[in-house]
Amino acid sequence: MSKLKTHINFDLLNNLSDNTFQLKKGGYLYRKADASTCIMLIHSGSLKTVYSFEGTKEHRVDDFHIKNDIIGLDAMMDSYYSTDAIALEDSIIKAVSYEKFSLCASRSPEVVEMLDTLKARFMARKEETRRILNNLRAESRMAAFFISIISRMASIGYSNQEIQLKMTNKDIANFLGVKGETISRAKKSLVKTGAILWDKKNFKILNLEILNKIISPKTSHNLMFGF
Amino acid sequence: MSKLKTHINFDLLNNLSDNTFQLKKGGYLYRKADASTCIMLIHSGSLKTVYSFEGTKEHRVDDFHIKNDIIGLDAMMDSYYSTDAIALEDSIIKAVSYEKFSLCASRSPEVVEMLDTLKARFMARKEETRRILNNLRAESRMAAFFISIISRMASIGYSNQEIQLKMTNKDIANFLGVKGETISRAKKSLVKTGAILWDKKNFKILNLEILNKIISPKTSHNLMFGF
DNA sequence: CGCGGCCTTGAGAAATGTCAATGCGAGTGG
DNA sequence: CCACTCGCATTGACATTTCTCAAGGCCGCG
Repeated sequence: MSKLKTHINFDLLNNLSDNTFQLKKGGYLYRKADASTCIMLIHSGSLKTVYSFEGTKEHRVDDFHIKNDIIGLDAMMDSYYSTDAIALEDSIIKAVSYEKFSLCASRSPEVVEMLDTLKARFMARKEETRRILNNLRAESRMAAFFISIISRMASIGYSNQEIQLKMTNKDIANFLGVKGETISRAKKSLVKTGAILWDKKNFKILNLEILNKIISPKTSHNLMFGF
Repeated sequence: MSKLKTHINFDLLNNLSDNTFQLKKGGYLYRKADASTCIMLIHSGSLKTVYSFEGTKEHRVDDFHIKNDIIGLDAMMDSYYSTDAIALEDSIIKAVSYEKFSLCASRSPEVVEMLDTLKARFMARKEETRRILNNLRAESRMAAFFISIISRMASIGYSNQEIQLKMTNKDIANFLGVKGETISRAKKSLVKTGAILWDKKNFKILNLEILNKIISPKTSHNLMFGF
């Protein structure tokens, strides 16, 4: 229950890694109800996790995952995945089996500590997405979503550059709990205010102030984490 | 990373407990940014956790907590609470300091395992609330919320009985991300279908089928956990 | 080159928010 | 114990937002 370490030793994780997956765009890293046997690190590329309901084609985008994200921790609770994980582009995934992990854990406190840090980060991320969803208006959700994604991109070296959104418009809509047409319109509106640049897949934040105002008009509260 | 134990040894927790708080309705168990020094178990009563934004009176109900819930684990990430915890009725809370916890942990694997189970349950709960929020329509959110709360009440012995909702209408509205008036109207509509009984604070589910249909009209998917 | 899926745009329907008036009830002080 | 008060709950009318359905354009892929 120690203070959150924001830094994770990726070199250590990579050294532990005993397996590498190469995924094509649209490929599945794992499927719902698969048994979870390892922790996975996104070495390059990006994925979405999706949970689906029985008996229909209805599904929900649970989250998007980018380089340096750990993926598959949703199995922490019961050792089976609760989502499908699908590559948004060609991606490379490194895996550390739980076996290896516990083997090393017994002689390296650093490994134990890292696992705790990973769990904590996983939870913090869940918390963040929950707060994004809690915004009432579609534009607010979108603004919160963009701040979140840009801030995560920044943490892997894309410091407020123009980035490429690999997911479809529809994926974003689904994630935010609105319809595709609403995203289209909110996008148009946000671009017009000058808050963002968003043409096709290309995206950039131009004016953070405006975005924050849209999220919470009456305050100056700032959702940016380590931008 | 073992299979989720659904059972928690409450006797053990109670024995470890080295402190008891008596809270009056409306009283604070802890406040945002307080340092977290213990794990707390709700012995009786119920609470809400609320997070607030800087500089305004805006706030969001993060979750409701009932008897046998562990509270305060949101400090897991950085050892400070991220919410205010406020009693919805007179409540009794048992606390186990982290000190005591780690003292016992070193000679009892059961204690370590329990802590993991608690964390896992905490996350599962976060996940559940996220999915409740992900329903688009207000009635669907409300239905999902009720199924969730009744199922949690069932797990502490109130098997589909009429229960008392201790939180205000407004709290529910805030939690679900809609306005109070919308709750009033959705309530009226749900009562009229015969799905629920809800008069003043008194609540009961009359027809689970209808509720599930409202959540997901086209499927028979069932959100009930251990009802 | 043509197909299919995604994106955009428009118009009208449905859901939710806003504002205002009123009712109700728990808690307070006399 | 009663009257008062304040905050919560309900209801109606209207504004705003989002959904739905439909049409057309764009783009990547076979």
